[in-house]
Amino acid sequence: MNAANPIEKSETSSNNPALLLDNQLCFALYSTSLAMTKLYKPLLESLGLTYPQYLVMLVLWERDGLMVSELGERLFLDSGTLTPLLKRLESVHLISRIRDAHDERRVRVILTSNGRELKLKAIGIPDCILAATQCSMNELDMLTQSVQALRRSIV
Amino acid sequence: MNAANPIEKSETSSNNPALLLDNQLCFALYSTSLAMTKLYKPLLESLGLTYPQYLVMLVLWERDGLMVSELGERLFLDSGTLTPLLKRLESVHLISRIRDAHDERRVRVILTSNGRELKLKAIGIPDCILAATQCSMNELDMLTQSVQALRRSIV
DNA sequence: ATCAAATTAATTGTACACAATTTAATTGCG
DNA sequence: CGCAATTAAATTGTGTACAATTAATTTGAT
Repeated sequence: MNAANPIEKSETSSNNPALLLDNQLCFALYSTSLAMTKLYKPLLESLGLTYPQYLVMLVLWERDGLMVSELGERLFLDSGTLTPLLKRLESVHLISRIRDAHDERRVRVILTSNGRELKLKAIGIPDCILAATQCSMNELDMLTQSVQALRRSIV
Repeated sequence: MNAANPIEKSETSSNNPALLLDNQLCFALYSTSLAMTKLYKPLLESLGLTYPQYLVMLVLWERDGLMVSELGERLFLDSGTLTPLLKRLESVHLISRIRDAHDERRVRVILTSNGRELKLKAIGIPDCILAATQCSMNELDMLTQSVQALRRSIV
């Protein structure tokens, strides 16, 4: 290749480093997120929850009685994802969906007593996940902060 | 609450910090991965690709002619995900799927000339994404390394 | 008071993810 | 050689994601 003409070898035939899979932050996030979800799977199976359902329960355990839209803002999900998911949680009696009397457009999501009690079974999960990662709590907390900062810079 | 009896306030009624949504690394990864994918969406639409399809193309642009199983190892995806995705890429003439003559169980995935040429249109994407994040390339590279290290520790 | 604009969920249609199963082909052991 | 075990991809069924649309309700400007 001629150093005087760096364009001679086109970007197509070269392996542009920016297009290499292992240099892609998005793929790192994507594949690691899926891998983490698989770590949760056996733990959540004993609660009868999928991972997105678990996220909804986490939000409701923090603050019960949110509207679907508030749940969506918290989880960055829309009604197209949440409506069927919430119907499944309702069908297994973990939540109730109640149309608001003052504004019939809105639906309030309430934990049933089953739903509240399920939190007891979830308490051990974070420690199991921490152990499975073989990382220190501090390492994981730092990474959580960095990833959240990235999210804030793009949403 | 009685300091002599720290069990009095149960973990259920308290907000166990480990169960708070914003302390969950997995949720940070999950929500940030989805947010990043939405960043790519308008860019990829002009190439006629979804994000997972783009990942397959990145792998093939690095090394053409991989088997479905090799693509799956690279992307951490199985044939249940890849087979229909590859059929869609084949239907728009970006790849060919060719059953291996020496081992009829295997299917080799080959870029068409269209598929090879599409790389030209993808070259600008990484810079667009970098600009959208408002982060330095170095910051993002460090984060990529950390997230990959986490993935390696759990898969 | 009225009605257009806005808001909230639900619905529709497409495309993943992935566990579990099936089908087809290949390997390797006795 | 013969056939059980293994391997590779495809298939099936469930559950997300999400854009786009729809339906129902509420708001707000006149």
